[in-house]
Amino acid sequence: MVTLAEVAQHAGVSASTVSYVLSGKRSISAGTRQRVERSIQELGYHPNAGARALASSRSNIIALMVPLRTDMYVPVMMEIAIAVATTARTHGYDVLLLTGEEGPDAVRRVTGSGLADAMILMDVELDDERLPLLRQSGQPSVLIGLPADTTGLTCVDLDFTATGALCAEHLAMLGHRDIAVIGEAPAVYERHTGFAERTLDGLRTRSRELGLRVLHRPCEGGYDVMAVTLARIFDERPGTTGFVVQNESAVAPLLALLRQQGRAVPEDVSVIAVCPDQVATQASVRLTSVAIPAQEMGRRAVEHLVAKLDGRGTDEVVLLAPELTVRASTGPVPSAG
Amino acid sequence: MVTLAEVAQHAGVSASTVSYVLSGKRSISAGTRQRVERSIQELGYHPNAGARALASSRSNIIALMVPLRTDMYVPVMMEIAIAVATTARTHGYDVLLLTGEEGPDAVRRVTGSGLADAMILMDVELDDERLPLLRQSGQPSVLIGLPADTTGLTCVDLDFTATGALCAEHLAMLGHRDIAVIGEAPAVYERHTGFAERTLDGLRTRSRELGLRVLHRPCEGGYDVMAVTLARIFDERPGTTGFVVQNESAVAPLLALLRQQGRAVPEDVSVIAVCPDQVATQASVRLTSVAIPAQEMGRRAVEHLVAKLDGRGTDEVVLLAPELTVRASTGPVPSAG
DNA sequence: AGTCCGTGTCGAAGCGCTTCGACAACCTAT
DNA sequence: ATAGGTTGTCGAAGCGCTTCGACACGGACT
Repeated sequence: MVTLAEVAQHAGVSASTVSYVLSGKRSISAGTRQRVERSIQELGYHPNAGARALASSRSNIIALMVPLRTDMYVPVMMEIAIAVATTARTHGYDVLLLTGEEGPDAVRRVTGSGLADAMILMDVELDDERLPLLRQSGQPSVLIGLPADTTGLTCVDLDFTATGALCAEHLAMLGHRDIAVIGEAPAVYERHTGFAERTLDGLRTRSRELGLRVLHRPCEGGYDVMAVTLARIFDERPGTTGFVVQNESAVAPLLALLRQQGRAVPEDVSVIAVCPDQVATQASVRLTSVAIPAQEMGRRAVEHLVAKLDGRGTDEVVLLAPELTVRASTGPVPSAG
Repeated sequence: MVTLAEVAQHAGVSASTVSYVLSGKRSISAGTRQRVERSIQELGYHPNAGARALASSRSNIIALMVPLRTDMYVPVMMEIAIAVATTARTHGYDVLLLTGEEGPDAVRRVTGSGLADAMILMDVELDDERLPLLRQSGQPSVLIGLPADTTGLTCVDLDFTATGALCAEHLAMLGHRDIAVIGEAPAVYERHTGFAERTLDGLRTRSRELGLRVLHRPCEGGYDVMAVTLARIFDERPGTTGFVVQNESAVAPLLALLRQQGRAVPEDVSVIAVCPDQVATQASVRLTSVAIPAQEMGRRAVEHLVAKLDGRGTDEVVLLAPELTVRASTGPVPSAG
């Protein structure tokens, strides 16, 4: 393993000079810089991460805490994680993958050990037990998601309240009056995951203003469960003509079942999905949807975090404006008779 | 930040004693151990990761290189990644998330900097450009996937050749003669990803022995593409009665299209999927499938790696035996006429 | 009583880097 | 010519930990 000292000797300079060439924290003459860089090349030098972390108290690592549960939202999570990793690299950071399993302890461990310089938390619940620790630790952090109390925190998320409202508006505009929301699995609501509840809030509030009747049904993914759910919905509200789906694994079953029941989309029934664009365009009907900008969220989270680490950033809640893309799954409500 | 020295002072022992209490590398009297542990508790001490890495030349970090592309296989990748992370934690390791973006350079960087003690590589191509580097670096590593040349490497993977064979056997046994394989996206084959080609090999070889005719069609996910692909298949081989699908995002479209065309599953046409169990059980027909044991793969990979790091492990290729679960999507070939 | 050994503890060195203060060399303005 | 300011480089200290050799002590053996 090549060390700084060896590079220095090879280049005929002192160790500190090599260090300054690497960090750029002091000016170095062009000649010296080139000699040092040549030596680094020739010897194949890579700075030792541990030594660097010890001396500088900076690990250049960002911890990313992903949910343990794979019961939901998998492609979105993956996309966010990858966006976080690639964006972090462009800023010189690596990403440490923590699962929710350790829970709040992970926050303590990472904070205490200096393993990471900062944290990104995903799958934040409204009253998340990791937050008090995070606040008191003073560790720079960004949440992807929005808890109930955001004081002292930086959050990046899609504006799900506005998303819900947008869906309501689109359906109302098309003349729908009775709509059903196919939500995430019940467990997601039970643990008060912010995005699910906020979508519903936004949708309900706006629906009230617009005179829509809303029926909300949490729903596990899968065909069989969907069949039961759908039957109950039409049982309870036979006049339902609009659907909002916020559950990737419910999209295909819903469309298949509607078709099977002879309800044409969008002629008889309209469907809006809240999902990544890829899901919306690959379904059997090209879905009108509000996109979940997973990559953007990951990217923004890292950029805020890096800004904080550089002493620039501020605490802030960034809500990305939802965009509804009209495709082939929504249309005017069928005229009665 | 609490340091070892402070703990030592608080407990009235020397720093090295505290270190030995922590590592267990020398025997410590019960009394001293307890006093030290109490001090650690009271002061909330966490060893500094950088200092530890520097002094011991061990970072207790495993690097996991995931594919950058999200064009394929997402839930499986995520499941593996999470299994890797949780298993690693039980052995005292953390996981560093690297994307394929940096390519071979990432291997150099991690190896050279001592950032990680070992690597796990996913999405390995038959002739992967990272492998020569990995071999010469001497870095302990495990591949999830199987390259063409495995000398000097440890690999964990599902036995996809046997998987292909198993599918052929099941369909042959049911009397099918003309079968079609719906594969991964063309790009997956173009970059010679091992698992896709090996499944096909196994399936073709066994089919030849059993007298099956095989038509292979790579296929992007999505409904529209699937429609075209399916039409071509029945055009070319109207007598096709068996399908093998190895592409999660093709499952739902395939089933929907078959139903739409009035081909009943399993009465008219049989379908086997190679996918995680969850996908198989959530489809509109409960699918006969060969499971991809994502969690098991992640777990095994970590365990082999830890064994190597402890000086136990050996280079070895671990192929997990495929298991075909018969569900409701395969049946005897319809009698002609 | 003296020797030997195992056990538990300590002190010190050093892992490879960053960073601070010092300083030599040079340039510019008086 | 001299004071003052830059610019580029160096030496040394120290980050918090692990680990090695040393050593004190008490028990078991001659």
